[in-house]
Amino acid sequence: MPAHAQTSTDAIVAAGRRLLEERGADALTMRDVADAVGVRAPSLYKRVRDRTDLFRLILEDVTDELAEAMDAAADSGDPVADLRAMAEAYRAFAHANPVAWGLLIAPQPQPGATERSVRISATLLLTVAALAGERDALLAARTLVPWVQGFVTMELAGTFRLGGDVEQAWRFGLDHLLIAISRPDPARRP
Amino acid sequence: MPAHAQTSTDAIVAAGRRLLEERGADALTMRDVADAVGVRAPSLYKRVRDRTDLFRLILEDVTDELAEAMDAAADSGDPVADLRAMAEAYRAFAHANPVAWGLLIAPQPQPGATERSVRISATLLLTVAALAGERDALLAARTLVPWVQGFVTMELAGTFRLGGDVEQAWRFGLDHLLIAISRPDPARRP
DNA sequence: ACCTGAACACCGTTCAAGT
DNA sequence: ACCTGAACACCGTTCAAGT
Repeated sequence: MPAHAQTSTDAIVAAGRRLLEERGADALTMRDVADAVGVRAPSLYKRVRDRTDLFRLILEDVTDELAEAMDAAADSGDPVADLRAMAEAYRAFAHANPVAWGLLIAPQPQPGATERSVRISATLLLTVAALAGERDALLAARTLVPWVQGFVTMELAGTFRLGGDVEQAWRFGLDHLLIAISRPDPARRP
Repeated sequence: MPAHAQTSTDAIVAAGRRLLEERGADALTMRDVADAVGVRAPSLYKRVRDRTDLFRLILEDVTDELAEAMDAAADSGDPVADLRAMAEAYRAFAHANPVAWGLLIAPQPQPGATERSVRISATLLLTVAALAGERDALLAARTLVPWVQGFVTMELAGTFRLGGDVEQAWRFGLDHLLIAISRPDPARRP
């Protein structure tokens, strides 16, 4: 007589993500995840291959949600406003999910880009192209995006230790970068 | 009769750092470190409080070396050349010590800034001030530094997946950022 | 079909006993 | 003083046995 399913992959991923954010990556044990979904640890292996696979599934979920948030933010049609909105959405997501986001940008794992994350990369590149020109789009994206990622990493890590207004620094940096990657307006040339 | 010391804190830290870089953070076990220095695992606890403490000591060592490399690089007296040299030294160090550097910029640990790292922060801020002006120095530093960190993070993590020349992107970004944070030259004003 | 207790190999860490 | 084997609690994971 078949035993009925007590849990699901979705429930395991959701519980894992919650535990990850609450207690950190090291504290995410298979036994705790199993407890959270109401089974014993060995049962998890019917749904996920191993702990690494669970991390992969969690990071896919996080990646997808981040991409969706950025996609929803960029809706004005104006390149500068859209890039600002995407940067703000990225930063807000990182603040709301610091542990998961930290894993997302860590060197080791490649959570296998989701469709949504591939799409948002394409959208971002197109938006940058509208500002910097087709030819310099990739170079300009690699000027803007690392700054956003680095800034958020540093503020979440508490690396900004010399005082000052972090919000002001965010605006200052974003303003200067958007100007720096803008193609000079042909109408203003002599 | 007292047993003679078979190892030292320095040897333990050096072995730990080597293992860390060779096999990654998760593979850095107390038993392997003990093996590498020729004692049994329990003996390590005479020199380091616990594994977390060992990581702290390793990261202090790494921090100090990075600060020294950046300090040695900035010797021209010209702000732009010095900032370029510091950025290059930082990037080269990260490429040479990717795992340790990854831990250095990770959210969790604060390896307790060494004297050298505090000094290099001050030097950096002064150099930026010479370029951006006293008033905007902190804002300008928080525009330049996160980009450098973010760029290196992304290239080491393999996040630049859309092709293109990464070296060109590094030069493009650095050039544009240095211009962006430069105070307009008063001599060029009408 | 899925769930479970028992077990295994591994890890960080402690400690009494050695020299 | 420092080193060690033995031991403990914990972890990821496997598997035979249950329903």
